[in-house]
Amino acid sequence: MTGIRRLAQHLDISIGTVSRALNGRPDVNEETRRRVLEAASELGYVPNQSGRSLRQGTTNIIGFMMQTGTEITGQGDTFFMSVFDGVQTVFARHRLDLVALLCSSSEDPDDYLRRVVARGFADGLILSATQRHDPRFEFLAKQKIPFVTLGRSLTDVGQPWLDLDFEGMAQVSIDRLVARGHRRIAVTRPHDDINLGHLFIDRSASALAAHGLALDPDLVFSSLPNEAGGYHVAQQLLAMKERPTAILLVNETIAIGFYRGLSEAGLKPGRDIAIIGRHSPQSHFLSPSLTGFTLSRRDLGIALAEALLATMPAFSHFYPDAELRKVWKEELVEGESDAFTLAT
Amino acid sequence: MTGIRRLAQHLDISIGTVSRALNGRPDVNEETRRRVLEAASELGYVPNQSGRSLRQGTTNIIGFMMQTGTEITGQGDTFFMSVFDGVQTVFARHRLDLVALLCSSSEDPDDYLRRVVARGFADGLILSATQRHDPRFEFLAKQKIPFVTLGRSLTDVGQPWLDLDFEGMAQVSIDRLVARGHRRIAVTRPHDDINLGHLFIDRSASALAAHGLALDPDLVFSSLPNEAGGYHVAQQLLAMKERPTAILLVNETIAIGFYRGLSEAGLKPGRDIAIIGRHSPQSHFLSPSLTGFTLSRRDLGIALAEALLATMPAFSHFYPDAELRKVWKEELVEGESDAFTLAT
DNA sequence: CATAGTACCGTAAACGTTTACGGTCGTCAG
DNA sequence: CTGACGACCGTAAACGTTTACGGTACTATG
Repeated sequence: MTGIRRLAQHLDISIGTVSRALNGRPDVNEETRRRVLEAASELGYVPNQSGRSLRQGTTNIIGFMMQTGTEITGQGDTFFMSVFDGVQTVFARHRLDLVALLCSSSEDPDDYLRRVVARGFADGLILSATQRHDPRFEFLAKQKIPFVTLGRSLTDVGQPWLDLDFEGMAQVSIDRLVARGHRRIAVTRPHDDINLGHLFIDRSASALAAHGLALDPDLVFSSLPNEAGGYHVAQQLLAMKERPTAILLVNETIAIGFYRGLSEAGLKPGRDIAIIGRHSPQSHFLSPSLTGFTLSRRDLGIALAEALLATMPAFSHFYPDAELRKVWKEELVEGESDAFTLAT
Repeated sequence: MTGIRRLAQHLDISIGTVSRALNGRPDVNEETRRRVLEAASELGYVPNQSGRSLRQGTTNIIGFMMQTGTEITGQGDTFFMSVFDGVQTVFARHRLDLVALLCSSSEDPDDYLRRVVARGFADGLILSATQRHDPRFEFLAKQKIPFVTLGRSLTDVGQPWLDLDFEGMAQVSIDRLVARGHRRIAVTRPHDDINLGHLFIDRSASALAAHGLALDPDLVFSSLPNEAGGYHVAQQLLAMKERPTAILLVNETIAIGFYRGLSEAGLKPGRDIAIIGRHSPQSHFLSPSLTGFTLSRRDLGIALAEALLATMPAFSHFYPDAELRKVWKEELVEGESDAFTLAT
């Protein structure tokens, strides 16, 4: 005698009542419910998930799909860890189990997702590292499995998304640098597959255009989103005949490598070049201090989770006015790295 | 009509035969099997996992438990990503699904694990961030769920473990530095809860003792395992009246912060102080180049997976001679950072 | 008192598999 | 011809839940 049956026998009531008591149904005497709950915790009874899933057609699992190897995601891994943390706190409230589905870099994300979904693994999915054109969206829409993406895409099947406000950053940064007299402003961009990169470049160009300036293609640096990428950008920049006087480092972690590249050449951020970047936990230890944008990754995760739940029928009533699509503003923290100004 | 029943009806054979065919049982005609396989892929049939799990009492899921927030783990997150990658390739061979169970930093890992196990989530577990005394071990042993740990612990329930060879690193490094004339050698150490840290310090001390030297307690620096930690160590070290002439940076990522801390004070690795560290993908961009230990994280993951499978009855025959307990040697790559020598 | 209504509970079917068991058919040796 | 045996397949039970349905006992209302 196992499981719920054992518990029922122990209490000398039917398994139906036990189940109802545990699941918070209204049609069970409160005194009975109390006894059931007590006995359950005493005997250490926990409902078998396979049984529930089979009966209910639901797994109580939410998958957060990420990719190992971060060369393409545009953020360091710690970024996702923090976001994940936020997501988890929300799902824990609903007794949903969150797991990370890490797609190996050697595997096609599309195939991987197909496998996961076919097995009926999760009730809902969070997708990150979304591509500019992402075939996964249509697949998921066809399978009618709820999902939300971290990152906009040109593919749109009506799903919720949250994204970073690279456009706003471009606008604010360009305006700020131009006001300080800069004319030759460089930008870095994430991988070409990331839609956000295009939005960033486009906005940078139009912001410059508003000041009567053009974005010099030679000043657009593709960069791996890590320290090595930043170091490489610095080397490219230093090798130029006509160097830019300012640069936007849009990827989080590259500032560290960029700083190092500069300092090896004897250049100093804020004195010889103006830098605006994005803050990460590491960037606070940069010197001179970085002028950069910052956001609460954890809050982003919370919003992501709420957007997903809002689209799942079983939970939507908890989040009647969740924001389903939102660009996530970042706040500019002033430091010394963009102190370098030019006479106008 | 759904699932296997639909497939059976379509082929006009019984569901039992279909199941046997799909699961590779011997007692089914090869021609029949071929037809079943073909129809399955044609109709896109995939066995329902809940059904299988319920019947077989097994989930086909392996959980890799990590913790978000890396302040305690001693490695940057990218470390685990790479290890995970290796683990995944092994499990994929056996059609086991690997998921990452990320325990939020705000939650007690012990409770978290208990929840996961109680729900019958996984057939096996990989534990990382093992504590010096780790209550999870006994719990898992009692529940008879197979697991393997990344990191030794004083708690021992006979489970397999793999671990880094901090002791070997201490020995090699100390010998090397002493041979170059160093007498005041500093070491960093990971969090006190990590057993590996104690092994490292102990071996460092005994290696020094073998040369008639003592480990000065003032030269043992506790450090967060990240850039900030390294930066902080540098600051502490620079503030000392009597500075060490050499230092072992045992955590992977702290070298970057340490370098920066030095350079701000105008000191240069390999010229003003000898440094031996550990390599990470980022460390290759340090200048002067780091003398440090290196290992294949992916291979480590592979070994970890094989050790786990070797203890699972259903798979053990695939890995008859897997190494169940092993310290994972790292190789010393010579760079410029320990070029600084003293007259003896 | 009769009736309706309510609160609570038991029964049993259903979810989609796997697998032990037994049955059929053909083959082959005696 | 008979019996044993092997190859293959169908049947049905079992895994642990949830939940629709119906039943009982009690209360309230006329």
